[in-house]
Amino acid sequence: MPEARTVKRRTKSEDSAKADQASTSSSERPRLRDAERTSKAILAAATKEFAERGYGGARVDAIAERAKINKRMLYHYFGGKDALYVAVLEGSYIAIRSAEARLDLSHRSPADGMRELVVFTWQYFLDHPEFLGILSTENMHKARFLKRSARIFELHSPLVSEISGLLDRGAAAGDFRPDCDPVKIYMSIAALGSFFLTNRWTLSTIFRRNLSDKAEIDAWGEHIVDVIFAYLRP
Amino acid sequence: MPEARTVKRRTKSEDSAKADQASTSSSERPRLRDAERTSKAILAAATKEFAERGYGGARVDAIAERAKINKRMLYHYFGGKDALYVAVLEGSYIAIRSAEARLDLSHRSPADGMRELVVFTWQYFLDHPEFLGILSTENMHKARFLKRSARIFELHSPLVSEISGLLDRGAAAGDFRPDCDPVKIYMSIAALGSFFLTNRWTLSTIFRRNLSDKAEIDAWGEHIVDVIFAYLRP
Amino acid sequence: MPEARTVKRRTKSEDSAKADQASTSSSERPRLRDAERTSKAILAAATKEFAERGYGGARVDAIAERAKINKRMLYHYFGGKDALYVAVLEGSYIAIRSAEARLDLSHRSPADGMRELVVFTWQYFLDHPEFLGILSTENMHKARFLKRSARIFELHSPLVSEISGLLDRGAAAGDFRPDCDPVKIYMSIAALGSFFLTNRWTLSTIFRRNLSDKAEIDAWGEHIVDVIFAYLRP
Amino acid sequence: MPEARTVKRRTKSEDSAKADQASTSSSERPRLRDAERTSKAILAAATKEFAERGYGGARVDAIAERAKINKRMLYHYFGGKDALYVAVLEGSYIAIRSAEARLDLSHRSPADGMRELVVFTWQYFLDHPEFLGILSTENMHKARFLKRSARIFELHSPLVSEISGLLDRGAAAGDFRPDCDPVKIYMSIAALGSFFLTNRWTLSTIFRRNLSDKAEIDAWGEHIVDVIFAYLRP
DNA sequence: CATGAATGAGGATTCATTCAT
DNA sequence: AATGAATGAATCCTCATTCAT
Repeated sequence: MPEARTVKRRTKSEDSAKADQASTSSSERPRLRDAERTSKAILAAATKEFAERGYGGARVDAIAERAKINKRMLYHYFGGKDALYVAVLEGSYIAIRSAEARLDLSHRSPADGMRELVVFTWQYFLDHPEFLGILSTENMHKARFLKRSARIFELHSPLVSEISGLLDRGAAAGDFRPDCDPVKIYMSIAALGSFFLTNRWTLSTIFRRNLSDKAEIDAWGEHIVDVIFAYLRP
Repeated sequence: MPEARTVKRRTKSEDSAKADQASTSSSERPRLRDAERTSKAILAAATKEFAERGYGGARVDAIAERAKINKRMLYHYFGGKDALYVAVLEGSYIAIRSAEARLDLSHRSPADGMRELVVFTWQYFLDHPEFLGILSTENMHKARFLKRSARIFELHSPLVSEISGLLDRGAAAGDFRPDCDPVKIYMSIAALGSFFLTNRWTLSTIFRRNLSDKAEIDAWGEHIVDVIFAYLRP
Repeated sequence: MPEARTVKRRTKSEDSAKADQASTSSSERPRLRDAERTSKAILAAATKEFAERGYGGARVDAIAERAKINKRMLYHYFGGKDALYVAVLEGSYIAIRSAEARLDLSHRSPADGMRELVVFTWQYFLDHPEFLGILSTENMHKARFLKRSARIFELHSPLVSEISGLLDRGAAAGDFRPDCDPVKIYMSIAALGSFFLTNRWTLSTIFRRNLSDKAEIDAWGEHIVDVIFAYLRP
Repeated sequence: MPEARTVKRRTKSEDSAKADQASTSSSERPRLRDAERTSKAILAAATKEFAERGYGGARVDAIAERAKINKRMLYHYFGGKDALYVAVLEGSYIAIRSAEARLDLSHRSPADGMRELVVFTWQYFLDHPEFLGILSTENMHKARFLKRSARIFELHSPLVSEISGLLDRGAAAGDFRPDCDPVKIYMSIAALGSFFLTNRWTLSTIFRRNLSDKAEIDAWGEHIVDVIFAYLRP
């Protein structure tokens, strides 16, 4: 009952990447007393664990073991399983939106920009299976944890604006049909990509067709482009 | 879907059971064919519980309570959590495929048949949220349990044939583009429907738009039809 | 299922084996499947543990061990440490008030009745050190748990009435001073008895005088009577 | 009461220390004699924490936070939780005995002196709830820690002598009954005061009467005087 | 003197499953 | 057929204390 908990979050400095580099290059020392490194290791391990097993299935012990840290540290840095999960969730969204932001779609032709967005999204999903796993878990909980995050909406408005710009320019140029809803477009792209990857296990079984094969994956990537462009066709 | 269960344990004459009960039920309990009733109640309860909480999150106690049966019965009829989950999984697939089979798409025009399939699928997903929940859970486990089920492929080949027929007739009539993969078409339909419903919780949060509103849901249903028909357009 | 747990706990087989031996060899049958017995054993064990160590210091494991039951049962019957503590608390009050109720003070002379009450209280405190321990703990928590108990006041009004009757009859007979507050009288009796017993450990140390000696204890019992009667003297 | 600590670590001239600090504190930290200040802060914080939560319930982290010091300092100055607790315990006794020593009862009439002692004790208990809390905790542990303290008896003999003197003078003057045991008298005073204050939480609940009200508290103070003087009456 | 990271040994609670009736 | 008691192995979390800087 005497909850004098002092959940402190790390102030991550800009040199983090640099520090990581340094640590990995320095011949695998145990590197004790490195708050940032520990904190990151926990977050990375937790992301994997939560993505693979879901919130309920994830084990705090397993996260600690994956991160090669003492379990106690996890509580020290994040306060508990819940808070760690929220950190993972936010981190996952920030990561994809940050990568997206680097696309700079506005200096391309609408068609090229759209293709880039679709391809990027598909590739990101492929490269970051944890992201889809986290989303799946979070939705099973009806976004219970995500709702706690205040800044999540701000994180996404640039994306909508960007797509909106593409659609407007495409419509003006006669490349795209007019009056498309940018959110619907994004959701369609995400739906086609996400569904294939997250559901390929049951789909492979029921259709007796190994959807994890490179050929199948590549074909589906093209299929998404086809579907989206067919829909956008004026 | 529980009614479609084929593997029944203990299929002794139901009448005799009824007779047995007749004496005891004279007081207050309206127990008719307890064995089957109990078994069905367990399956229905388990389907909800597994869908809502995932395999790991589901609680045997909770299932027993939902089913209003003694927990021991669950072990009696199904053997354990694993086996019960497999029964739920199979039952879920059998249910949707059975409903689909009742569509009789082959006697309609290709366009009408396709529209019917899309609308049916969307409506089925809407009406049976447990189905999507079960799939989500099963995929998180990489279809580990589904693979155990021998007859699951046979269950799905009629669906593929049916769509194949539609596509062929549509292509022949010049309504659809030629050489469409029926599995890809089905997966696209399912992707657009499933993604919206299972992911609407996070999507509503990040886009600050309540996707559980009837208007949004209806609009998305039409969107799926639009997308699929745009893609099929020759 | 996903539980490919690697973190294993040390399986201490020796203690359990020893415990098993003890229970079976001591001619008392293990007495399985006896809900009431188990429940009572837990309550008795918990009363001792909470009294000796306080709420925070009490160990659920220790209670289970004292009661010779599986720890899980404790949760089955009482729900948790909190609820078990509340049960102990209520049980303690019910026990003393029930014993008091058997005194039947109203058919004695006021002086005899009062003496009987004082002696009984002192003796009860002596015989039931757990009661004082529980009270001490509960007061350290500012009666946080007791406040939850609805029926605790009703339990005590008979006591107040009884003392009130004694005081009135004594005042009428000229034995006692008039206008005594029955609650103050009871509190004085309890104070003198309780303080000696609960604080005798520090008192023995600071005054270098073993207050746990029978002679000291007996003398204090008489002292309480003296003090109370001196106060009641008209 | 920490200010009453006689055993001071590092008692160097305070002025010089202040001067020393003046130069260093020029930046931001107002550190005056950090060693002593820190040590006192820890002791004060620990006293509160132990009194409120008991030994087992007290948290080293909480003490560090209350004292606004680094947890490590606590180990530096006191060695550990046990030793800190003992320091708190001794400090508490020293504080009350020191205050008592300032009463100078021997130059008053026996009745006045006794009244003064009773009133002082009651007021001290009221003003220093931590003292009672510490005693309560220590007694729950059967004075395990207090026994370690060598000088605790010497601390109390003056008190006994003082009361003894009062009783003798009172008996000689015919104000008090003869042959009173000074320890019993002191224990009676303490019992009535301590019991009311420490047990008022449960008492308020069972008698449905708010004993923390000023009126009730004042009344009880008078009641103690009444009881003690009634008992002393020859 | 001071700091905050790190840790191992518990501590309460929960869970799927089996046993006795 | 049905029930509820019983259980051991986890599972999340906490704590006093030590270590490296």
